[in-house]
This record gives sequence, structure tokens and C-alpha cells, in this order.
Amino acid sequence: MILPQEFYFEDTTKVAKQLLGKVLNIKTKDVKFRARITEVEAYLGVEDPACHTFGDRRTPRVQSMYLDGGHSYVYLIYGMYYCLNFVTRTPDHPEAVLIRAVQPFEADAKPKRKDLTTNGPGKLCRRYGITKDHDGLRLWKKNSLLYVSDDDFKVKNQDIVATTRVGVDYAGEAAQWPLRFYIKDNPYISRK
DNA sequence: GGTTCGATGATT
DNA sequence: ATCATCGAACCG
Repeated sequence: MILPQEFYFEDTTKVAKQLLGKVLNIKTKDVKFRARITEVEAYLGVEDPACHTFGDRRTPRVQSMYLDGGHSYVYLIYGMYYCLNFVTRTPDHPEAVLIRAVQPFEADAKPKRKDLTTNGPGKLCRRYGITKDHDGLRLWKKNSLLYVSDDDFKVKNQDIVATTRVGVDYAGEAAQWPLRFYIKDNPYISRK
């Protein structure tokens, strides 16, 4: 089933963990992809120095983060890679979950073994053609280019690994916050 | 208008 | 450890 918008209104850390194992549905020109979310990071808004909305910053880039929970937020990083996020909570709490890695479904995974093209936030966007065009989309709508659904796959709390976020050394104390989550023993995880 | 920097990834 | 690559953010 498709996840309702309310799913994204909850506490961002909680939403991040609950997103593990959920299914990302991507529509391109004529192809559809499905992939299971295996790694995420939570970004806690105005009080999180690592978050783009830290200090209630309202630049054009982060507009989508001030939409209601359940919208996508896509930005360009290092001039080369896009990163996909799901906005959480409400406009007065501009927070989000970064999708860091996914596991392609069998039909998509041409290589027999591990597909090395979806285990990183930049890589998965490149793999599925996710660009600025995918910014601000409604993730709870089935006709959206991007939407998120549920199936019978369950991730036990016990199988969630929590650790520090990647690439946020500049954020001081916040660099140590355990806001990166991934599925234990899953091969589709980004570096480190 | 100029400068700095980055929620990355590939390579050495 | 280094670099590719460039839009944003920041400064003034």
C-alpha cells in the first residue's frame, strides 16, 4: 500500500527508521523502477547545524523543506550529484530524511550479484534519473513521479543500525548525533 | 560581483 | 589524500 501523507508528520528520527524497508517507486519517461530503502539519515531542521534549514534559513534551494511532510526535496551537491530527501513534519519544523541507499528489486537488478549503482545518495539519483524535476513532489500520490509504498517486508528494530551521519564534520557537535540508520547486514549500504 | 564551500563518488 | 565540477550561499 502507498504510505499516507500522515506517515511523514511524525518525529523525523522515527520516520527515518520506519522508512527502512519501504519501497521507493520511480517513474521515468517509459520505465518504472522499484527499490527497497536500505539506508537513511535524519536532518532535524532549525536546530541541526548539519541541516540545510539550520537557523530557519529560507533560501530558494530549500523551499521544498518548508512544505508539509510527505513532499520530496531534491538538491544538487558538489555540482554533480543530486540527493533525494523526504520532507517530514510541518512547515514550522522544516526537517527531512535523506535517502542514502536502496536495494533494486530483482526485475531491475540485471547483474546477478550486488548492484553497485544504488548504494549512495548521489549514485541512486543518477541510477534512476532523479533530478531537480523530482523536487517538491507529493510522495503519497500514486500518480506522482515518485511515491513510497509498503509491502509485507518488515524490518525489526533489532535489525536497525544507528550511527553518525556521513559528510557533516563541519557541523560540530551535531556530527556525533546518531541519525544515520541502515538495515543490518544488508549489502546495499553506502561507504564507511 | 567575487569568493568559498559542499548531506558525493571515483581514483591514487 | 586528492580531485572533479558548479550551483548556492555568503559577503559586502
